Amino acid sequence: MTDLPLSDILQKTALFSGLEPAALQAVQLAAHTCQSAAGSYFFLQGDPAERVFLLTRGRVKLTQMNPDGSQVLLRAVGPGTLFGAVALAQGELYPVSAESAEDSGGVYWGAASLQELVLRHPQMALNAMSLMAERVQEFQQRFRELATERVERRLARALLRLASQTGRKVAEGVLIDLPLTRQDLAEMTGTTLFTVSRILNQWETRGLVTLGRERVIVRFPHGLVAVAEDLLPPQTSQP
Amino acid sequence: MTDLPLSDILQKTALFSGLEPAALQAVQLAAHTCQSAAGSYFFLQGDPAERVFLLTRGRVKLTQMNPDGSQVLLRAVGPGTLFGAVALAQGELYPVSAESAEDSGGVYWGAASLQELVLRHPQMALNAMSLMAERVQEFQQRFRELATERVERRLARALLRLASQTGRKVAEGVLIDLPLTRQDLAEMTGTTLFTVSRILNQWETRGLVTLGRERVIVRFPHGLVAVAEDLLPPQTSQP
DNA sequence: CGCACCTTTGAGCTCGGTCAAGGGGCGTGG
DNA sequence: CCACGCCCCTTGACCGAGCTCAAAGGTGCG
Repeated sequence: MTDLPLSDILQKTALFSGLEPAALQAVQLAAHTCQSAAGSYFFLQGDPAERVFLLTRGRVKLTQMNPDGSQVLLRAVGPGTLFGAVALAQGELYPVSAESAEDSGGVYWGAASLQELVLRHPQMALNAMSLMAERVQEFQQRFRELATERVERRLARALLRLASQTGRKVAEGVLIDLPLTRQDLAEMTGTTLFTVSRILNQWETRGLVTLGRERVIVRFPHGLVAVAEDLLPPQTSQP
Repeated sequence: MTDLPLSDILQKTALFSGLEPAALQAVQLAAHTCQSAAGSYFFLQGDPAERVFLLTRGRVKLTQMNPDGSQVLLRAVGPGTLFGAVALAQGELYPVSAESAEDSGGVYWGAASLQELVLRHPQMALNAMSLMAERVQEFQQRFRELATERVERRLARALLRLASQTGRKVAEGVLIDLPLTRQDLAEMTGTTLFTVSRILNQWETRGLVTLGRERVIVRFPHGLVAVAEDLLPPQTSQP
């Protein structure tokens, strides 16, 4: 899936959909390729936002730090995903850090040249606005969830979202195909690794998931949906 | 502040900044005016997003409902603010409801005509992307706050944000110039009206704020900043 | 095979949610 | 102008979900 020619990848990217071939080619000409080994960063929170990235291979975690050192994991993305789009606005700093969860590759555009492309091909502007509108909605919704729902439900939702975004079908179910520690899951759902561990193990005994080191396999999504949606008494842990 | 001619208001709106006069005039020609009495809605969550609004008078609360009936207050906005911008993306439903907190007036554009204006005047596209990038950042940050900080700190931040956005200088300090119940504040910060009431009263005895029915006056912003930022032992309530 | 890091599990505690009761401001109608 | 009633707000008591801290397993890599 990484061996496709760049032009094919671009064509499938929401930001560039509906562009005429000449525009696509201009986009491609302005693109630079880049690599990032597992554990290293495409950019750091606070860096001037000068590039917009498109991931072509690997996995990237987008995290935001607190002044006090704790952090949250805002998104975990796979190939075909655009990130760092904040650089489309001028004069911003990256609000997050982009860390490779595995060896990754991507292409990027300089902010100025992408802005120029937007000015020249306004269809891209509409695409970009759709993308960002979607992003705003996602975070508004997650904000609401965090404000009003308990941990168990948020974790169920997070797993379902991950399974649908970066899931890979395996024998036992849907493997979340990126190395995710309990700590990472805690940072995505606004809780602690201890609570995540407890809930996951509870679910494992119920047959909903299979656990491993930095691995979760969702065996029975329907059960998670039941937890996420409503039914089902909040279910305290009792030995 | 509501008696300015529309053209002046448009000129000051971020979305239209940097447009040449002809473009501004086209924008103005496409605008429709509208009114909304206190307690009524510009639009409801789930309605097809067909209009983008610019508030010219009054106050509007943007809220999102849970399936279970509880809700969160995502933004409280005043004159000059654009809302419903999700309509710039095609085929979306409004993810929030927009309720007038007092008698309000605004102008709106149909989604299609605004999209057309964007296509014709790409500077607007860049402006729109800046706006939405800012919005994404705001919610990412609030998500992080909600995930990692305790209520007291979140409430302090919320008050400071409100004071700077919709604050009005009065004798005793900065009045948050919109009728906000304790419940509203709770919905903004992801807590309950009881906790908000307790914390505010604690602050009042410390001289940080002055309270009234649906009113908060910030007397000593610096003290709130101290609560919001770090220092200062978490301070449990003790009679 | 040893070290680093991830994970599990237990015990205790606390922040803040829940529920109940009552006080008080403000508009409305008599 | 007063009285009623609605809603907003306060305060107390209780308690429980989930955080904190500590101590051991596991697991994989060098």
